[in-house]
This record gives sequence, C-alpha cells and structure tokens, in this order.
Amino acid sequence: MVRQGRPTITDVARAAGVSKGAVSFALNGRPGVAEGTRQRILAAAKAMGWTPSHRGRALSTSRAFAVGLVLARPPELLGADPFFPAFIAGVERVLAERNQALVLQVVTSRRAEEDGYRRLAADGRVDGVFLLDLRIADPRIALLEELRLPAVTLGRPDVASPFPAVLVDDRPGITAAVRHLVELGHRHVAHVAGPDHFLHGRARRDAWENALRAAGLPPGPCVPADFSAAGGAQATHQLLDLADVPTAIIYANDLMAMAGMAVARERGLDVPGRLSLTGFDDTELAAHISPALTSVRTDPSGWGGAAARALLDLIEGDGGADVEMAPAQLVVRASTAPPPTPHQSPRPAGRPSRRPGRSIVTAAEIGDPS
Amino acid sequence: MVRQGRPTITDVARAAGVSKGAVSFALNGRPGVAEGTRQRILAAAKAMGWTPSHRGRALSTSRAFAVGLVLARPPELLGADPFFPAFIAGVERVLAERNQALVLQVVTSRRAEEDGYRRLAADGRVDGVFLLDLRIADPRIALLEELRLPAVTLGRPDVASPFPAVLVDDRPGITAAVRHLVELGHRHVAHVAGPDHFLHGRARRDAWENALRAAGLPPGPCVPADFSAAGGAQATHQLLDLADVPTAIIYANDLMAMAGMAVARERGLDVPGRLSLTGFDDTELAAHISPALTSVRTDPSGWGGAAARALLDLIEGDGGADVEMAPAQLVVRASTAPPPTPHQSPRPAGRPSRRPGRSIVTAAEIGDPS
DNA sequence: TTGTACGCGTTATCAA
DNA sequence: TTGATAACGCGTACAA
Repeated sequence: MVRQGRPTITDVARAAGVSKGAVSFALNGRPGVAEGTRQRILAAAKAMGWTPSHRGRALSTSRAFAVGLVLARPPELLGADPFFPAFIAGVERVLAERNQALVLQVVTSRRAEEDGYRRLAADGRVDGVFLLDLRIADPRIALLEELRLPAVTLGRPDVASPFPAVLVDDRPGITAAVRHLVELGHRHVAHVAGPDHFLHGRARRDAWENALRAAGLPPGPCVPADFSAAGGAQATHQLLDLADVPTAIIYANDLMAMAGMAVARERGLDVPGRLSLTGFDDTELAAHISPALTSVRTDPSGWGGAAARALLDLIEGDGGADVEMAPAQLVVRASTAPPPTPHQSPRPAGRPSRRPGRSIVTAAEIGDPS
Repeated sequence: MVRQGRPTITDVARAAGVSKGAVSFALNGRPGVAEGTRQRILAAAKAMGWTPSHRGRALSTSRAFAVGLVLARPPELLGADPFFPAFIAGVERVLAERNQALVLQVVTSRRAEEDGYRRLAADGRVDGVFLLDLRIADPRIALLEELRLPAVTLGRPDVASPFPAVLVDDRPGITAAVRHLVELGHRHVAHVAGPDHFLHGRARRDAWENALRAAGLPPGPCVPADFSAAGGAQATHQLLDLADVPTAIIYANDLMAMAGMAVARERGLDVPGRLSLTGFDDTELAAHISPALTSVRTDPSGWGGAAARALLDLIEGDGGADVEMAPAQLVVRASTAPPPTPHQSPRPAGRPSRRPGRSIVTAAEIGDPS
C-alpha cells in the first residue's frame, strides 16, 4: 500500500519499531532514549523524509511559531517610507534562521489597528508582535498586556511598559545635523517635524531644539508635518513665507526634505546657496538628487534583526532585556553650505570640521556614488 | 470550578446538552441539526464567548487560513519601491474580510527565494502564494507546481502556467507616454529599462519600441538598468554621452527618472527645456519634485485586492479565471515639453491633446497638488 | 521506554 | 431527518 501524504511521527515509530514518544524524544535530542535507539530512529526518519508537522506541533504546544507586525499608516505614506521594507528584511533574516514566520497586517485606521492585534491574539496566529511607531501614551501597550501578547517595542515608550525595547536613538543624528549647520555659520535653523503624536517625531524635534540651545542659538520655527511629500512641501512654504526666513531647514525625513527642496527651487531660492536642507533616513535617492541631500543614516535592517532576536528570546523565556543600537549618523552631501550672509563662524566654514568620536561622515567616506 | 483558557467546542456541547459534532454542524450552518437545537447551541456558544480554535481547525482541515508572499529584491531597492507596500495594503483589505492572514518572506537571493517557497509549503504555513515580478521562463511556476502550492501570478507568465493571472498591462501607459512626447515634437525618445529578465521590464520596453514604430520613428537608444537610483543615474549618463543625444527619456520607474533628472541638471541640461523625462509608478514624490515628474499611474493596491480575491477563490475551489485590470494611465506634469528645436508636429504642441477613451490625464484633472 | 491522554475541530459512520 | 459516537490529524507530555 502506498502511503499518501507525508509520513507522520507514527510512521517513523512503526518503522523504527518504537513508540511515538520515543521518536519525539529522539528527534528533539532529549535524554531518555538509548543512543542506539536514537540512531535507529533518526535513520528511519531521514529515510522516510519525515518532517515535523507544523500544525500538529502548533496544536499540542499552543504555539504559532510566528510573530506579527501590524502596520498602521496612511496608504500613500506606506509606499514612500523606506523604513518598513528594510526593517522587515532585517527581521526575516533572523526569523529564517529560527524557522519562524512573519505575519504581516497592514491597516489604515486606528480602529483597524486594534482589531488587527485582537485578531492576531484571538486566533493565536502569532506568539508575539513588534510595536513600531510608538506614540505618546501609546494605548497599544495596555492592549497587548490585556491580550497577553509578548512584544518588543522599537524605542522606549513614555508609559510604563513590561516589554523589552530595542533602543534606537535618532537624536545624535539630528544633533550632528544642527552642529554641522551651525559650524557652517547658520543661525536660523528651522525644523519640519513629524506628527506630534509619534515619539520618534518628538525626539527629533527635541534634539533639534536642544542642539540649537547648546549652541547658544534660539530654536528657529518648527512646523509639524506628516512625513509625506505633500506635507513637507506645505511646511516648507509656511517657513519660507515667514518674515524672518530661515537659512537652513532640518526635515524629519528625506521625503519631506526632497519636496522642500523642490519648493525652494520653485520659489527661486538656490539650494544650498540661499537655503540649506537636511533629511533623515538617507534613502537611496538622497544621494542621487541634485543637489545631493545631506541626511541622517539609520540602520532599519539592523534594528529589525535586533528586534526579532529580542522578541524570539522573550517568547522562549530567556531575554527580556533592552538592546541598545548604534546611534544614527549624519551623511554630509551637497544640500548644505554656509548661509548667504555668513555670520562669523568659529572655524573656517565651507568644509565641515570632523569630530573625533563623531557621528558625522562625509559622503566620500562611505563610498557614496553621488 | 473556574474554566481556565478559552472555551472549547466540547464546553459548548456540554452547555447545550448536545454532542461536539452537533455543535460543529450548527456553527457551520450545515443541515442535519433541528432549528431549535441550532438556536440553543448558538446561544450557548455566544454566552460563553466561544471562538473556534484556529489551530484545532487548521490541524483537522489541513489548511493554514493564510497566504504567502515571498519578496526577492535587493535590500536597497525594497525600500525605494512603493509598489510592495501598496500591493500588500490591497491584499490585506481582502484578507481581513475573510479572516485570512498574510505570511511575508523577504529574501535577498534566488537561493533564499526558492527555500522560502519550500519552507512555506513544507510547513504548511500557507494555502497559496502570490507570484510577483515574473521573470523570463520563470522557474517558480514549476517549483510551485511541484510543491502543489496554489498561486496567482501578477501578469501572464511566458511559460505554460496552471495558475490564474491578474492581468496588469503596463503597456498602455508607456504607449501614452511615447505618444505624448511625439505629439510634443520629440523624435529621439530613449528608454531606460528595467532588468532584462523581468517580464514587466520587457513589456515596458516593447511598448516603448512599438509605440515609436507606430509613430513612424526609429526606436531611440535603450539602456537596461536595475530600477535603482544609482542605476538610473548611470544609464542617464550613458544616454547623454551619446553623439546623438535623445531629447526625451522614458524611464521604467520614477526612482530612475528622478535620479536621471538630477544627472541632467548636474550636466547643465534644463528639464524639460532641453530634455523631457517620464517616470513610471507615479509615486507620491513625483508630483513634488521640481519640475514635477510626468509619470504613469498604476494601481498596485487594486491589483493586490484582485490578486487576493483570485487566490482565495482558487483555494476555495471556485475561481481559477484570469482577472483583467484597468490599464495604467499617463499623468502629465512639468517634466515634459517640446524639444529644443521642435520638428513640425501634427498638432499644436505645448498642450497635449486629449484623446477619447484615453489613458492620458493631466495633473489638474486628478487633483494633483503639484 | 511504552502507553495513553491531551489539545480542538471536522467528518464519517451509524442508531434512533 | 436528527443527533450521538468515534476516528482523524500530529506531536507532546506524563504516568506507568
């Protein structure tokens, strides 16, 4: 009789002349099976091409062997943000090693987001989730606690959280950008921020403000936007309509910076001659627009890997500690230059000075093709 | 005694005073249960807050209630391409309705890609998969047949395929772009293509070539690139180094077009005065660079929804038919204009003529903010 | 080491 | 026609 379908653990047991239990022990490398028997069992399993049934195992262990990610972003932004694909690629590298899967959910409203987590938990689709884009007093922390769903947050929440965090610090990158501009002679450095309710948007804004204060300068105007090109363009118009036009603008992401650059050009303002701009993310395109965009490079793929490791460790029971990631680095390109009527700067401007232990690199150092 | 954990079907049966089987029949709306009994069972289930166990059901029905997507792209490109997030958002809308999950796998090599499908199939993680980025003589078709994994292809493969296809036709968009340029007076229209091995890259290239021939013009030079900004820049340099410099370039995606625009600017070529450019994808940024990019708008989210429906129908047993999607549309913006020394054009140039049943729209018509 | 119950829903078989 | 009973799918875990 031809066995249809895949061999089961019972088939292996029969072939090896032992019980199911013995097979299970042998295959999981646990004590309680004589070495000779173990070999016989392993040989039989291999000969029949047996693989454990994921479904059977999931049922009996009450585990999903999968982790989840719920993305809540407006659709037009999802495509423009290079963060997620890179983050996910990093996650996958780790998951593949450990034979786990990633269940993705993309939603476009807050309601749907909560439902997403609830469904994931109710169906037992995943053993844990990633929490991205932390918000002020993020309600998802309590939700996940209620659902008893282990999680890892990207960044440290501003509310008490029982979950380990992968600490990513955007601030040094912004701080470096401000310093770079100040060294070039800028005194009016504005900021186009991300939405107020995001912790990372807030952090970038704070870093901008603090760095200016540290340089003895008053924080220039700040306009919150939504990370989209349209939002960046609108914010830039607002800033350029001011009586006291800034000589430099720090954007919370590349997309807004690129849109801002176009706005400046349409208004006849030379970049960087009249206006210096910096982005955030260091997207591939940043090096390939004209002028090439000075930006802050982060490592979303590295964060993804670290987050996946932390989450799996948490699920396995060990782990639970925060992980600190390397800070973001400024990549200097052509969109930043001394302001039109340079104040006297402490150092000769035009070539930014390098700092030891720095978070500033020039494009040439990283083999940037621009 | 307090019941810990979720109620099972056995609990419901006990509460309703019937057998497990009866409960299952009642809850799945199948005949063989008297109406009164059915009501009693449903009431009991509701009262106890019973939800079917996804794992139990998966085990007994040998189904995963999930579909898979394996993305094989170089990491730097993944972030830049707006296609995937939009496609996935469309997929999710449909999956959520039907209580299915999406298992995502991101890989960066061909080897890993094949492994990805094999793992998905071996573990029974999914009931079917999406096949994107079809290649010439795509080996994945045979692989999926071997794995007995139902699939839906995005586009029609060039090899015999047992799978339904969601037919997306990029060609009308490219054809419209060529016509638009020809009407503006261009006679030297070059193309920066996608990689040769992708069917969609090939289709766009063919459309460009055919449209030029149809206009009685010889196809200008064509340079294959890799969809990245770096590749687009390099290809543009190649084209602009030619003795016979084209007056217009059609790019296979926006990213390459934007990089090409920067190259033109760096070389002192005014866009669109000296060189007209068109992109493909109509990313959000396209409307917000300067000059705003004429591009071809597609509907990746709509394709995702259609593909998800087709795949679920296929898995359910009904369906299996191809689905045809609306063709891509050209969106005319500021990066295209008459060439520097215009040939006499059949119509007054400068304002592209509208065609009935057309695939050309102007930015104003779609409420484009540029 | 073995035997067996368990996790949970589906479905074939069979008696009423 | 209605509904109970039991087998099934598959690996894990505990008592014997």
